[in-house]
Amino acid sequence: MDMKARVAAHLLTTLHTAFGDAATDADALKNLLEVPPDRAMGDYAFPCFTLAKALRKGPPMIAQALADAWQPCDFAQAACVNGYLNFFLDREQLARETLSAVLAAPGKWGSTDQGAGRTVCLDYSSINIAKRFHIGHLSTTMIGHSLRRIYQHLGYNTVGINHLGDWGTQFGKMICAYKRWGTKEQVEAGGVDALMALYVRFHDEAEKDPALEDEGRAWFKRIEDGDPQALDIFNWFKQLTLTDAERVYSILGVTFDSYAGESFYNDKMDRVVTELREKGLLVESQGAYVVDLEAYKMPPCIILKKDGATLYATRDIAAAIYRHDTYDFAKSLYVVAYQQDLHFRQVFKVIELMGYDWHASLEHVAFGMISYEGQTLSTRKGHVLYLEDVLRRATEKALAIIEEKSPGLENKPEVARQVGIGAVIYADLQNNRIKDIDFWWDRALNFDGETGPYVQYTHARCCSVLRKVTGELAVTDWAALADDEAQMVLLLLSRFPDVVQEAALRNEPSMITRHTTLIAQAYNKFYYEHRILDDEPGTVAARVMLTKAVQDVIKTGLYLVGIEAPERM
RNA sequence: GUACCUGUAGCUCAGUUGGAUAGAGCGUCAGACUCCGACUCUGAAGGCCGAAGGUUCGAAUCCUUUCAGGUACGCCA
Repeated sequence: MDMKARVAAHLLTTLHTAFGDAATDADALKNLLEVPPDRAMGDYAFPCFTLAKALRKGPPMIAQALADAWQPCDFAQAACVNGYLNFFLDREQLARETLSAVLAAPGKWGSTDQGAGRTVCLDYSSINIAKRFHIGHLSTTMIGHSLRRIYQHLGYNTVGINHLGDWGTQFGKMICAYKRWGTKEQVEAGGVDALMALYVRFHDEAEKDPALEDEGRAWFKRIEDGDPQALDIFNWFKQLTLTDAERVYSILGVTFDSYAGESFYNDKMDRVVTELREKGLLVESQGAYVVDLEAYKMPPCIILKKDGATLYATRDIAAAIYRHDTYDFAKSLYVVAYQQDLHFRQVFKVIELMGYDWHASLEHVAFGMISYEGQTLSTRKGHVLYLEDVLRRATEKALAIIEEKSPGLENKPEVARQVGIGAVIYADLQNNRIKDIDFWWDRALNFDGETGPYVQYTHARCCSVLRKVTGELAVTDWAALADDEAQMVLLLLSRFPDVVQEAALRNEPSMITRHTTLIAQAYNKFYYEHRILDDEPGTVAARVMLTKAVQDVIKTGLYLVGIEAPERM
C-alpha cells in the first residue's frame, strides 16, 4: 500500500473515532485527498468542506476534531488549517517506501495487471496509399503509439491497427496515368514521389481531355472486379507506399499488428446494410439510404449512395463490428483528428441503435490540427513538410550539439537520432492533444527548457553518476533524504503511478510527458543542492538509490510516450 | 444558420471530481562552473484566467448569455 493509501486508511479510522459512522470507504477517501498548492502546507490535504453539511459543523471545527482524534502513527502527521486537515508524510518513510518499490522492479513503476485478459484496439496513423508521410501524420501516429504502450503498461493486450486508406477512384486514375505515361523502372526508382507525380499529371491532362476521367473510373472498376492486372499494379503501389512509410516508422520505433485498411472491408459491408435494413434503421432519403439521427441532433448518417455504393461511414461500421468479432475488445480507440468528430459520433450512434451494447467502449481520441508556420498544410499548393525532413534536420541539429559538447562520444549518429527524434516527439506529446499545433522550425529545434533533450539529458546525467559508483554501497541512511529537494523528487516519483492511471483514463499521453519533466526538473535541482558521491557512506547510498530510481522512472516515462533514453549524449 | 472544440503572462501552454496565495518553459534582465555532465541551476519583471450574469461557504474550473478564433455539417475519405 502506498503512502497516500495509508493516509486515507488512517483518516477513515480517525473519522470513525471523531464522528462515529462515516459513510465512505478508504478508496473513496483517497480520491478526496488533494495536493496542497504549497508544499509547506503538507504533502496531502483533506478538505473538510464536504462534510460540513452532513455533520452540521463548520469546516474548521471538523478539521480540528479530526486533528485531535488523529492517532500518532509512523508514516504521517496531521495538522488543521482553515478547514483543511493537512498531512505531512514522514520523510524517512517516504524515502524508504518509494525507492524500495521503484527499485524492486526496474521499468515497471506504475505498471499493473488491471488489464489482464482484456484487449484494447487502437486505430492510429492510418496512412493513405500513394501519399508521403508528412508532418500532419505525426500526432495520430505518436498518440496512438504512446497509448498503446500505456495500456500495455497496465496489463492490457493491445492491437495496433493501421487502417490504410487504400480504396477509392483515385487509384484507378493512378493506374490509368501509369499505363499511359509511367514505366516500371521509373516508379521503382521514384517510389511514392513518382506515384504522386503521375497523379498530378493525370489531373493536368484530364482538364484538357475529360475522357481520361472515364478511363480512370474504368480502371478502378477493374480493381473492384478483381481483374488480375489491375490488382497487381494496385498492390504494387500499395507495397511501395508501405515501404516508404516503414522507413519513417522504423525511425520512430512505431509498429502495428494489423494493416487491414479500407479495401479489407469491401466484402464485409453487405452484412451491415442488410442488418440495418432488418432492424428498420435504414430509410430512403433523396434517393440515398440513411440512418436518421435527428432525434440525437445530428444530420443523417448516409449508408448507401444513390447509385447503391457504400460510403466511409458504412465502412467504419463494418470495421467496428469486425474488430469486435475478431478481438472482443474492452475498448476500441480511434486516434483521428477532431475534424472527424461528427463522423464518429454518427457511426457510434448507429452502432448503438443497432443494439450493440459495446458501443460505449468505442472512443474517438481526437487531436488538433497541425499547421506549418501559420499556414494550413496543402499538398496541392505545395505547402507541405515531410516528416522525414523534420526528423533529419532535428537529428542534424542534435549531432551538431553533440560534436560541440561531447566530441568524444561513441555512437554519435545513433545518439543524435535518439535526441533529435526525441525533441520532435516530445513537442508533439507535450500538450493536451486537442490543441492545434503550429509547427515552427526554431521551436521544434529548441533543445532547452521543457523539451525532450532536457529530460534525456537528466537521464544521461543520472547514468553518469551511477557509472561512478564503485564497490558496494553502505547500509542506506534513509534519513539523509529528508531535505526539501530530495523530498520533492520522492513525492513526484510516488505520484507517477497515479499519473499513468489518469493518462489512460483520459487517453492523454501528455500527462506522462509533463510529469516526467517535473521529475527531471526536481532532480536537477536536487543535484545542484547536494553532492551525491562525496558524503557519509549511508548518505551516499541513499542518494545513489534516489538517482537510480529517477533514472529508471524517467526512462519508463519516456518509453511510455515513445521516446528513447540514451545513457550518454 | 446549426453542432462541436479552443480562449489563462509578450509567446507556447499546465492547472485533477469546484478548494488555500493562478503555475511552468521560451523570450527579456540580473546571477552561478578550481566541484558527481552548464542540453544545467538561482533570482527579477510579467495576470481583470475573452466579457457579463448566476449557482456555492468557495469558481480559471459548473450553468446561462455573449464576443473572438477554429472545425464540421448527404451522396469524398
